Amino acid sequence: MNEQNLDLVFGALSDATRRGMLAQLSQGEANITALAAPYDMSQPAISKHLRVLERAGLIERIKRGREHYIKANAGPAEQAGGWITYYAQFWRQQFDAVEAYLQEHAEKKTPEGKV
Amino acid sequence: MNEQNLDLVFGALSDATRRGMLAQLSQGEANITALAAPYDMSQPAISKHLRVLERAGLIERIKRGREHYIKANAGPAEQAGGWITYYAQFWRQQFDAVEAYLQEHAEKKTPEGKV
DNA sequence: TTCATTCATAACCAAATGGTTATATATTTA
DNA sequence: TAAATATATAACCATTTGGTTATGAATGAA
Repeated sequence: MNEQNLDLVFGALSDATRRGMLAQLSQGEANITALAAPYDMSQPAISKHLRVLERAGLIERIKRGREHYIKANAGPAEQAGGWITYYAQFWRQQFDAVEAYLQEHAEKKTPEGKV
Repeated sequence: MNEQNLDLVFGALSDATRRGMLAQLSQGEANITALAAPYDMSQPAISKHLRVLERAGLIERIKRGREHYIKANAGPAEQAGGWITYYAQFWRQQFDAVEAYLQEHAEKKTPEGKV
Protein backbone atom coordinates (compact mmCIF):
# COMPACT_ATOMS: atom_id res chain seq x y z
CA MET A 1 0.00 0.00 0.00
CA ASN A 2 1.56 3.27 -1.13
CA GLU A 3 1.16 6.74 0.35
CA GLN A 4 -1.64 7.74 -1.98
CA ASN A 5 -3.70 4.68 -1.09
CA LEU A 6 -3.24 5.50 2.58
CA ASP A 7 -4.52 9.00 1.80
CA LEU A 8 -7.64 7.47 0.27
CA VAL A 9 -8.26 4.96 3.05
CA PHE A 10 -7.79 7.39 5.93
CA GLY A 11 -9.74 10.03 4.04
CA ALA A 12 -12.61 7.60 3.54
CA LEU A 13 -12.59 6.75 7.25
CA SER A 14 -12.69 10.42 8.28
CA ASP A 15 -16.45 10.73 7.84
CA ALA A 16 -18.99 9.39 10.34
CA THR A 17 -21.51 8.42 7.65
CA ARG A 18 -18.96 6.29 5.84
CA ARG A 19 -17.74 4.71 9.07
CA GLY A 20 -21.37 3.96 9.90
CA MET A 21 -21.79 2.22 6.57
CA LEU A 22 -18.69 0.13 7.18
CA ALA A 23 -19.96 -0.72 10.64
CA GLN A 24 -23.24 -1.83 9.12
CA LEU A 25 -21.32 -3.95 6.64
CA SER A 26 -19.65 -5.77 9.52
CA GLN A 27 -23.02 -7.54 9.86
CA GLY A 28 -22.77 -8.79 6.30
CA GLU A 29 -23.32 -7.45 2.82
CA ALA A 30 -26.20 -5.09 2.13
CA ASN A 31 -27.80 -3.38 -0.81
CA ILE A 32 -27.57 0.34 -1.21
CA THR A 33 -31.12 1.07 -0.07
CA ALA A 34 -30.46 -0.76 3.19
CA LEU A 35 -27.15 1.03 3.66
CA ALA A 36 -28.81 4.38 3.07
CA ALA A 37 -31.76 3.78 5.42
CA PRO A 38 -30.17 5.10 8.66
CA TYR A 39 -29.19 8.43 7.13
CA ASP A 40 -31.29 11.50 6.53
CA MET A 41 -29.58 12.24 3.28
CA SER A 42 -30.40 12.24 -0.42
CA GLN A 43 -29.73 9.15 -2.48
CA PRO A 44 -27.00 10.82 -4.58
CA ALA A 45 -25.19 11.79 -1.38
CA ILE A 46 -25.17 8.14 -0.35
CA SER A 47 -23.95 7.23 -3.80
CA LYS A 48 -21.03 9.63 -3.43
CA HIS A 49 -20.05 8.25 -0.05
CA LEU A 50 -20.01 4.76 -1.53
CA ARG A 51 -17.81 5.93 -4.37
CA VAL A 52 -15.33 7.32 -1.85
CA LEU A 53 -15.26 3.99 -0.01
CA GLU A 54 -14.90 2.15 -3.30
CA ARG A 55 -12.00 4.30 -4.54
CA ALA A 56 -10.25 3.55 -1.25
CA GLY A 57 -10.77 -0.16 -1.87
CA LEU A 58 -12.77 -0.50 1.35
CA ILE A 59 -15.87 -1.90 -0.35
CA GLU A 60 -16.79 -3.91 -3.41
CA ARG A 61 -19.95 -3.77 -5.47
CA ILE A 62 -21.84 -6.83 -6.69
CA LYS A 63 -24.78 -6.23 -9.04
CA ARG A 64 -27.70 -8.63 -8.71
CA GLY A 65 -30.45 -7.50 -10.97
CA ARG A 66 -31.38 -3.93 -10.23
CA GLU A 67 -29.90 -4.09 -6.74
CA HIS A 68 -26.26 -3.43 -6.03
CA TYR A 69 -24.90 -5.36 -3.09
CA ILE A 70 -21.98 -3.97 -1.17
CA LYS A 71 -19.47 -5.89 0.88
CA ALA A 72 -16.56 -4.59 2.91
CA ASN A 73 -13.00 -5.41 1.99
CA ALA A 74 -10.73 -6.05 4.97
CA GLY A 75 -7.37 -5.68 3.21
CA PRO A 76 -6.96 -1.92 2.85
CA ALA A 77 -8.33 -1.30 6.32
CA GLU A 78 -5.88 -3.79 7.77
CA GLN A 79 -3.04 -2.02 5.98
CA ALA A 80 -4.10 1.34 7.34
CA GLY A 81 -4.52 -0.16 10.79
CA GLY A 82 -1.03 -1.59 10.44
CA TRP A 83 0.40 1.85 9.76
CA ILE A 84 -1.13 3.16 12.98
CA THR A 85 -0.16 0.15 15.05
CA TYR A 86 3.44 0.29 13.87
CA TYR A 87 4.03 3.93 14.75
CA ALA A 88 1.82 4.04 17.83
CA GLN A 89 4.20 1.54 19.35
CA PHE A 90 7.02 4.08 19.23
CA TRP A 91 4.92 7.00 20.44
CA ARG A 92 3.62 4.92 23.33
CA GLN A 93 7.13 3.76 24.18
CA GLN A 94 8.43 7.33 24.39
CA PHE A 95 5.52 8.43 26.51
CA ASP A 96 6.01 5.56 28.91
CA ALA A 97 9.76 6.22 29.08
CA VAL A 98 9.14 9.81 30.10
CA GLU A 99 6.58 8.68 32.67
CA ALA A 100 9.08 6.23 34.13
CA TYR A 101 11.77 8.89 34.26
CA LEU A 102 9.50 11.32 36.07
CA GLN A 103 8.45 8.55 38.43
CA GLU A 104 12.06 7.72 39.24
CA HIS A 105 12.98 11.35 39.85
CA ALA A 106 9.85 11.96 41.89
CA GLU A 107 8.84 14.93 39.75
CA LYS A 108 5.22 14.07 40.22
CA LYS A 109 2.46 16.62 40.22
CA THR A 110 1.30 15.14 43.53
CA PRO A 111 4.54 14.86 45.57
CA GLU A 112 5.08 12.03 48.04
CA GLY A 113 2.55 9.98 46.13
CA LYS A 114 -0.22 11.50 48.20
CA VAL A 115 -3.27 13.35 46.96
CA MET B 1 -13.38 8.81 21.69
CA ASN B 2 -16.54 10.10 19.99
CA GLU B 3 -17.38 10.20 16.30
CA GLN B 4 -16.16 13.74 15.80
CA ASN B 5 -12.78 12.96 17.31
CA LEU B 6 -12.48 10.00 14.97
CA ASP B 7 -13.24 12.36 12.09
CA LEU B 8 -10.37 14.56 13.20
CA VAL B 9 -7.89 11.73 13.76
CA PHE B 10 -8.58 9.93 10.47
CA GLY B 11 -8.70 13.27 8.66
CA ALA B 12 -5.31 14.20 10.09
CA LEU B 13 -3.88 10.86 8.98
CA SER B 14 -5.18 11.26 5.44
CA ASP B 15 -2.29 13.45 4.30
CA ALA B 16 1.18 12.13 3.46
CA THR B 17 2.95 15.19 4.85
CA ARG B 18 1.28 14.80 8.21
CA ARG B 19 1.91 11.05 8.29
CA GLY B 20 5.55 11.81 7.48
CA MET B 21 5.74 14.17 10.42
CA LEU B 22 4.27 11.55 12.73
CA ALA B 23 6.73 9.01 11.37
CA GLN B 24 9.57 11.41 12.10
CA LEU B 25 8.22 11.88 15.61
CA SER B 26 8.47 8.13 16.17
CA GLN B 27 12.20 8.82 16.51
CA GLY B 28 11.54 11.23 19.34
CA GLU B 29 10.40 14.79 19.80
CA ALA B 30 11.55 17.45 17.35
CA ASN B 31 11.28 21.17 16.92
CA ILE B 32 9.25 22.62 14.10
CA THR B 33 12.21 23.56 11.94
CA ALA B 34 13.44 19.97 12.04
CA LEU B 35 9.97 18.64 11.28
CA ALA B 36 9.67 21.01 8.33
CA ALA B 37 13.06 20.22 6.83
CA PRO B 38 12.05 17.26 4.61
CA TYR B 39 9.25 19.18 2.89
CA ASP B 40 9.42 21.65 0.05
CA MET B 41 6.71 23.78 1.53
CA SER B 42 6.34 27.21 3.10
CA GLN B 43 6.63 27.59 6.84
CA PRO B 44 2.96 28.59 7.27
CA ALA B 45 1.90 25.42 5.44
CA ILE B 46 3.87 23.37 7.95
CA SER B 47 2.29 25.37 10.74
CA LYS B 48 -1.17 24.50 9.41
CA HIS B 49 -0.39 20.80 9.19
CA LEU B 50 0.77 20.86 12.79
CA ARG B 51 -2.41 22.57 13.85
CA VAL B 52 -4.44 19.81 12.18
CA LEU B 53 -2.43 17.18 14.05
CA GLU B 54 -2.83 19.12 17.27
CA ARG B 55 -6.61 19.49 16.95
CA ALA B 56 -6.79 15.74 16.44
CA GLY B 57 -4.82 15.26 19.65
CA LEU B 58 -2.07 13.43 17.79
CA ILE B 59 0.69 15.81 18.89
CA GLU B 60 1.53 18.10 21.77
CA ARG B 61 3.53 21.29 21.76
CA ILE B 62 6.18 22.16 24.34
CA LYS B 63 7.70 25.65 24.15
CA ARG B 64 11.34 25.94 25.12
CA GLY B 65 12.44 29.47 24.49
CA ARG B 66 11.82 30.40 20.91
CA GLU B 67 11.67 26.81 19.81
CA HIS B 68 8.50 24.76 19.96
CA TYR B 69 9.10 21.08 20.50
CA ILE B 70 6.55 18.61 19.24
CA LYS B 71 5.91 15.13 20.55
CA ALA B 72 3.45 12.54 19.32
CA ASN B 73 0.56 11.39 21.45
CA ALA B 74 -0.19 7.68 21.18
CA GLY B 75 -3.68 7.70 22.71
CA PRO B 76 -5.87 9.04 19.89
CA ALA B 77 -4.01 7.01 17.28
CA GLU B 78 -4.50 3.87 19.34
CA GLN B 79 -8.22 4.61 19.58
CA ALA B 80 -8.50 5.07 15.83
CA GLY B 81 -6.47 1.94 15.26
CA GLY B 82 -8.82 0.15 17.62
CA TRP B 83 -11.81 1.16 15.53
CA ILE B 84 -10.21 -0.33 12.43
CA THR B 85 -9.05 -3.48 14.19
CA TYR B 86 -12.48 -4.10 15.68
CA TYR B 87 -14.40 -3.92 12.41
CA ALA B 88 -11.72 -5.41 10.19
CA GLN B 89 -12.13 -8.58 12.20
CA PHE B 90 -15.71 -8.96 10.96
CA TRP B 91 -14.94 -8.01 7.38
CA ARG B 92 -12.06 -10.49 7.31
CA GLN B 93 -14.22 -13.18 8.86
CA GLN B 94 -16.89 -12.79 6.19
CA PHE B 95 -14.36 -12.84 3.42
CA ASP B 96 -12.75 -15.99 4.77
CA ALA B 97 -16.15 -17.63 5.21
CA VAL B 98 -16.99 -17.03 1.56
CA GLU B 99 -13.58 -18.35 0.54
CA ALA B 100 -14.15 -21.51 2.56
CA TYR B 101 -17.61 -21.98 1.07
CA LEU B 102 -16.27 -21.65 -2.45
CA GLN B 103 -13.45 -24.03 -1.59
CA GLU B 104 -15.88 -26.61 -0.26
CA HIS B 105 -18.13 -26.37 -3.30
CA ALA B 106 -15.17 -26.45 -5.67
CA GLU B 107 -16.28 -23.26 -7.41
CA LYS B 108 -12.69 -22.30 -7.96
CA LYS B 109 -11.48 -20.22 -10.86
CA THR B 110 -8.92 -22.96 -11.57
CA PRO B 111 -10.95 -26.19 -11.46
CA GLU B 112 -9.50 -29.44 -10.13
CA GLY B 113 -6.94 -27.40 -8.24
CA LYS B 114 -4.68 -27.38 -11.30
CA VAL B 115 -3.28 -24.35 -13.10
C1' DT C 1 -46.58 -2.78 -22.00
C1' DT C 2 -46.64 0.24 -18.34
C1' DC C 3 -45.36 1.53 -13.88
C1' DA C 4 -42.39 1.25 -9.83
C1' DT C 5 -37.95 0.55 -7.92
C1' DT C 6 -32.96 0.81 -7.66
C1' DC C 7 -29.20 3.18 -8.60
C1' DA C 8 -26.00 6.55 -11.22
C1' DT C 9 -24.84 10.94 -13.20
C1' DA C 10 -24.86 15.93 -14.16
C1' DA C 11 -24.95 20.45 -12.60
C1' DC C 12 -24.78 23.32 -9.00
C1' DC C 13 -23.50 25.40 -4.30
C1' DA C 14 -21.29 26.43 0.26
C1' DA C 15 -17.75 25.19 3.21
C1' DA C 16 -13.39 23.02 4.12
C1' DT C 17 -8.64 22.04 2.72
C1' DG C 18 -4.00 22.92 1.44
C1' DG C 19 -1.25 25.93 -0.40
C1' DT C 20 0.73 30.86 -0.99
C1' DT C 21 2.83 35.77 0.41
C1' DA C 22 3.24 39.33 3.76
C1' DT C 23 3.67 40.54 8.34
C1' DA C 24 3.95 40.23 13.42
C1' DT C 25 5.80 38.40 17.88
C1' DA C 26 9.01 36.33 20.94
C1' DT C 27 13.49 34.92 21.90
C1' DT C 28 18.37 34.39 21.25
C1' DT C 29 22.78 36.06 19.56
C1' DA C 30 26.20 39.53 18.17
C1' DT D 1 20.74 47.69 21.44
C1' DA D 2 20.38 45.71 16.89
C1' DA D 3 20.06 41.77 14.03
C1' DA D 4 18.87 37.05 13.31
C1' DT D 5 16.02 33.04 14.24
C1' DA D 6 11.76 30.43 15.27
C1' DT D 7 7.16 30.44 14.91
C1' DA D 8 2.28 32.23 14.33
C1' DT D 9 -1.32 34.74 12.04
C1' DA D 10 -3.91 37.17 8.39
C1' DA D 11 -5.48 37.44 3.91
C1' DC D 12 -5.94 35.38 -0.19
C1' DC D 13 -6.61 31.64 -3.86
C1' DA D 14 -7.66 27.15 -6.27
C1' DT D 15 -9.28 22.66 -5.49
C1' DT D 16 -11.79 19.25 -3.01
C1' DT D 17 -15.62 17.80 -0.28
C1' DG D 18 -20.26 16.94 0.99
C1' DG D 19 -24.46 18.18 0.17
C1' DT D 20 -28.55 19.41 -3.01
C1' DT D 21 -32.17 18.93 -7.12
C1' DA D 22 -33.17 17.16 -11.57
C1' DT D 23 -32.83 13.59 -14.68
C1' DG D 24 -31.71 9.11 -16.88
C1' DA D 25 -30.98 4.03 -17.30
C1' DA D 26 -31.69 -0.68 -16.00
C1' DT D 27 -34.45 -4.04 -13.98
C1' DG D 28 -38.52 -6.12 -11.86
C1' DA D 29 -43.54 -6.32 -11.07
C1' DA D 30 -48.47 -5.55 -12.46
